[in-house]
Amino acid sequence: MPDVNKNVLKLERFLPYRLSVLANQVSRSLADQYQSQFGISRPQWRVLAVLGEYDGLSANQLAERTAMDKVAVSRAVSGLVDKQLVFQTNDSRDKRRSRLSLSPAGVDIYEAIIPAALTFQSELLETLNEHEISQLEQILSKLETDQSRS
Amino acid sequence: MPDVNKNVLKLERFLPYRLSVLANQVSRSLADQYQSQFGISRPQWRVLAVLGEYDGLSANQLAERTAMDKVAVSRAVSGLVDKQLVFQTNDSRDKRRSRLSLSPAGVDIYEAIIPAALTFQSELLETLNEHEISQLEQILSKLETDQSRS
DNA sequence: CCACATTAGTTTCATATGAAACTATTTACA
DNA sequence: TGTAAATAGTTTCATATGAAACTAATGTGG
Repeated sequence: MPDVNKNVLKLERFLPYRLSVLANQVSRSLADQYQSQFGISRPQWRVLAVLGEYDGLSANQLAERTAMDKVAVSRAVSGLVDKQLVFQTNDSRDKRRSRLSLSPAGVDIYEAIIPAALTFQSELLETLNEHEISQLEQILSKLETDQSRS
Repeated sequence: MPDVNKNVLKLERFLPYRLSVLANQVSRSLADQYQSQFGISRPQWRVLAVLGEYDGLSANQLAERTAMDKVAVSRAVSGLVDKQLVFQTNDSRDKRRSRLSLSPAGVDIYEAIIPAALTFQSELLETLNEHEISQLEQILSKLETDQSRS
């Protein structure tokens, strides 16, 4: 019988705990890298990563695509605007909204950041074989949709 | 070729991001449950879960077993002592150290909390079959040892 | 049209977190 | 021994985070 079905709980076998510890370690180690190499925070990194793919999004659209709340997006964007990595233009149809784009310097950082992130991911997955990687992706997909139900 | 090997990065396919989002959703949903049902925080929950298994640990030993730093442990313990769920006795050999134990009320909460946690875990894993669950455990183990190397 | 609800985004405030400094005690070793 | 280094745990301080209140603009039903 797998551990998860026993009626005792050893913390180190409890999946929500393991997931949380692992995700925090990974996130922190990656965040240290953004910070030291590019001087940006994790929320800022997420915003850059999405703006590089989808230029001209609004803050709200960013919030959806980064899984952050609007406060976090607002702060991340204002930091990036201060650093001149992102600029905002008015949305002609809706004056509450602004459209966000990478500046040339923002594009430069984006183009440096993506390979670094992909390398990080490869190193993280180094100990897994192809089959395990696709299993992991499939399992995460199942758990994700599961979560979004609640 | 799996997504993780492409040289573009869509945030929603980036494993550190997916891991972080999933772990945060799971953690938050579980923490809401501790909070509303038992009035305790996540760090406090971890301390209770470990003390229920290993009575009489010191704060330092708790820190190791809960993957929390000593500040977090110190605060969690002092909250639990305030609530009279945990009491401390002096370590006869080392006056800096104290030995922590569950009070009778602490044992009651522990005994209510563990089944709730196991039920939560089962619900989380509901969409996975036995094979996927053991794959997940194996993959997590590999990633964990990998992380502890760095 | 015009009140009223809704939405976009920011600011405020209260809490959570972690690094570094600190106190007390113990250990190592000259 | 006695003094410096190490360890257990707490406190302080600076930053991160999120909920709720807020401002401004837009949409909607009468």
